[in-house]
Amino acid sequence: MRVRFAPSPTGFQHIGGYRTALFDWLLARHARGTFLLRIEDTDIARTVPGAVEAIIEGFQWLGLDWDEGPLIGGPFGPYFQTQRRDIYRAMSNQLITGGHAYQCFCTADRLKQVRDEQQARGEPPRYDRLCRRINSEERARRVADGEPYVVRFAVPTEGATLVDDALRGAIRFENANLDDAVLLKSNAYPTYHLANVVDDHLMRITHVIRAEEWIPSAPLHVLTYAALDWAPPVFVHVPDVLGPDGRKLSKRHGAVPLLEYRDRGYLPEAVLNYMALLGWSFDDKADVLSRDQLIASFSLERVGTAGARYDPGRLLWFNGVYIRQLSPADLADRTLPFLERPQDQGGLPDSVSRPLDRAYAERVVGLERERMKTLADAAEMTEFFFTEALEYDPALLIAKGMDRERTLDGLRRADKLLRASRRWVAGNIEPKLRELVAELGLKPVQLFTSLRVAVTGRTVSPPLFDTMEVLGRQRSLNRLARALVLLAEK
RNA sequence: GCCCCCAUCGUCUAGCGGCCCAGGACAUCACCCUUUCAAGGUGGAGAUCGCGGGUUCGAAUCCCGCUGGGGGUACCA
Repeated sequence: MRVRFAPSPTGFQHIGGYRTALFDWLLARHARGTFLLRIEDTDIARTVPGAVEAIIEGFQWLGLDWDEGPLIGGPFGPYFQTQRRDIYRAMSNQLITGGHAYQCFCTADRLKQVRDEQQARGEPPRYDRLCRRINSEERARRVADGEPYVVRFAVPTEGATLVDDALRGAIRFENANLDDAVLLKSNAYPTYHLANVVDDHLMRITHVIRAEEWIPSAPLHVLTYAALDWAPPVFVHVPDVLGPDGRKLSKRHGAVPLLEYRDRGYLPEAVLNYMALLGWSFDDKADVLSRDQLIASFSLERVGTAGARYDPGRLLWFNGVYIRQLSPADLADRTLPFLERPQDQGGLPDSVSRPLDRAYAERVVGLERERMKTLADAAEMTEFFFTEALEYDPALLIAKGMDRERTLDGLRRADKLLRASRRWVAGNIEPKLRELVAELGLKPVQLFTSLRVAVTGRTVSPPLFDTMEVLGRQRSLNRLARALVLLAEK
């Protein structure tokens, strides 16, 4: 089995594009076949510099490796269509010779005019085949004269073409409804229709997996394979990924470049897992599936036919799941860059000196692991572990059902007790403070809230005693002392 | 307009004629756990399986029509 993903470098790829690529990859890996990448860069006007690099970076980030293609080459290269122009030209000539294609000299202006007239008459806009009727002498003369032309496919005018789709069965198209599509542009670059068919055949592709938007042009491709006397591959038109509005995900309807998920602190394994479930399912119970499980269980039979809406909330949930599965060391490795980036890019305050202490950061991040939804959350959540001064409203020190005097008393007693404590670990601090709570006749929350605010400057934090342990004796006691001052002044 | 695809809780989906007055997950609500927030646990609400006809002893599952949504209709892919 040989499968390919063939992106066009005309912009960034979003979740939808990579989801289709993922299906390609999973199918190939499941079957221990070959997965290759081919760059369809034939639209030179729309080609965006850097787009190829970005696409490749996305594959690398997701961990989708390819066996042939950019960077590594392969036995059926080149894998950039702009480097295969001689091949397309030869095939185009072969089609012309065989009577399956013809030169068309119509100008863009005339084409537009024809279309406008057809539309005015309520007819489907299609090429009127004027040049298909030109006799061979005139055609040869005009070509020899250097008149610009495109090459069009001469679609049969009668009968029907069947597209056999692996997911949907046979789809029937009346040939009378088909258009004489352009195969070779006047600049001698091929269109998708020619290049795709030629390359898929030459590269021995067995399964063409592409988005359902290609169904309407599939009969043309089937016809082209036949005209070249080639056996067509298995066609698999997978459902689209839809935006929140129910329309096909697109750049201008909120779609985001895949790599932006990386920059927003998403884990590639989470994105991968989420994408796999967009149009494919395993069974009625499992959703958290590792890369290996995905490969082992993927099959075309379980790919659906209906478009799947992109749900950011579900992706976020997956991300949390995968973050919680990380070891503290691994999580720290991945989170450090997010913490260390500049403050205006979402990192810790610039007053915190970089690089961070690796061991300390690992302990901090370990405490926040089950609260983090993205790696980017870490900076805001852990800030108080890294800064010196805490800014907070002293009123927060007074817990519900408490007053200033009792809070002051509780914190003073805690302070005294903590200063006397020898081993600064949660397991030692906690029982002492709990004894104090009982002695004062308070509820745990009444004292601990005050301590939490004193030590972290906020009402929400990881478990208090672990937090104090990581923060360390000195820093914790300093902050407690400062809280006592603030409260006394209040 | 014409051609094509699709249709189960808000969302992703299970279901391929009887096990389904429809199961799971996300989101949501409540409760439990609990030093806060999470995480976790339990439970609830949420889909007359888009609608109408058939076929069948029996249909979410098969067929037809309708409606709705989407895609295509470029010398873009």
